[in-house]
Amino acid sequence: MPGTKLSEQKIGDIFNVSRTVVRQAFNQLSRDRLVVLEPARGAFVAMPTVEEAKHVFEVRNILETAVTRQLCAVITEAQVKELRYHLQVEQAAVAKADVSGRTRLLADFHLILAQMLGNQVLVEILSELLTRSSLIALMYQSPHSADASLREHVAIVDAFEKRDAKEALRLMSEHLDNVRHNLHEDPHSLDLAQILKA
Amino acid sequence: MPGTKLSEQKIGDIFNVSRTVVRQAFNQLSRDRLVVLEPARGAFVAMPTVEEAKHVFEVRNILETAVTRQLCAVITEAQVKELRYHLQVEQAAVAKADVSGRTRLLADFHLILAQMLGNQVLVEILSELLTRSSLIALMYQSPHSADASLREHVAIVDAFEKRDAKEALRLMSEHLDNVRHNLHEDPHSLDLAQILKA
DNA sequence: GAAATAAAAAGTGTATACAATAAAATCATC
DNA sequence: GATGATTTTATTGTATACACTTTTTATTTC
Repeated sequence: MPGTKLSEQKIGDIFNVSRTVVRQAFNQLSRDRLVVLEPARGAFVAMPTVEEAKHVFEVRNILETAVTRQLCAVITEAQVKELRYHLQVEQAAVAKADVSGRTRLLADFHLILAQMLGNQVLVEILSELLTRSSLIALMYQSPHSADASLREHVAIVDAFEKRDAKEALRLMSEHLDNVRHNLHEDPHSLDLAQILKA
Repeated sequence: MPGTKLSEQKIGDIFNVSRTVVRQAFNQLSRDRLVVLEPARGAFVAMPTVEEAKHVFEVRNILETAVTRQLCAVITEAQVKELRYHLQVEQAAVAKADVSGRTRLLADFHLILAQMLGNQVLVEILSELLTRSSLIALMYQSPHSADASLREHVAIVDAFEKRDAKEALRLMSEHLDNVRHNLHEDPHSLDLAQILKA
């Protein structure tokens, strides 16, 4: 659960590694903002605030509208097919109520769009933001908005297929707004393993 | 110099710390893409390719045009003054031919703009891109473009003062294009200490 | 019984030790 | 003299040890 203290020794015992390795992992996770390190006090599961969540989604909006605009101009038939296929996989996960798989696939949709532009720096940054979004989503979001997200993804791909940049932009921006606005005030309880697995 | 092997022991001896601490530093620097870690081989100063440089500047263009657009709508008189003051400091560093100070201040200009929007996530991401840009600049860029950069910064602030979003956007995009296009094919020799100090 | 203080326990931060791997040097072979 | 195999050296990866800090528990005092 967010705020939980992560003891180096305990985590190390679980995975049968020394504190050295656990500390390295904490270091990396803290850079991804999933873990917060407090000097001489230890590592804690991050607790993104509503403010921070808002900022993450604002930056995503900036990056992803740009992705949408650029991709709409160059997307190929094959790429549209690839997106259609991904939507099917998403659909299956949503239907099966597979929570962590669903979360991952919904995020992957956005990552795939970025990957299609071939800018690795962009992909890495967006990837980090999506991971943070997943933590935020599991912490704050109503579990019932997955259907809506999927429908919105479908609509976005429709716009891509029609090469309708204006419409795609509108839909993407709306989609991100919807996700952001569905955040609850009260954080849900969850464990970090769920997110890392996803 | 880029590509240089960084020995844990040697670096540790210089700063009188153990390999443990040096390894932590390498870990963090590798996340910032300033150092590349090769498993069982060691740490090397990063050598950003021209391709990577292009991608970094593309993402900066996306983020910074958004910053420019948003800031133009909300910038206050006091903030314009703050920018004017910063330009003076830039001017002084350029005049003094203070290379590392100049590089830092030219980057700070872009960071200050982002900070004025109050989105910490955006600031952190841009900050990382600016650090990478500094490494890229020192590696590839002609040292003579600093004057031009400064003049372009001044023009951008002028546009901000007039609340001319369209002009500010055009100038910012042009500015980033100029910086990117002034990259040389042949990387200059340099040492990492210079960048970290800056 | 509550608050403050002191002692004990637990946990983090860094250095060091040892094992495993890669690089360098030596030697043999053609 | 160059090439390939083998030994030696150096370096990384991980575990452990110890110092220091924080937290907890126990004790004292009001």
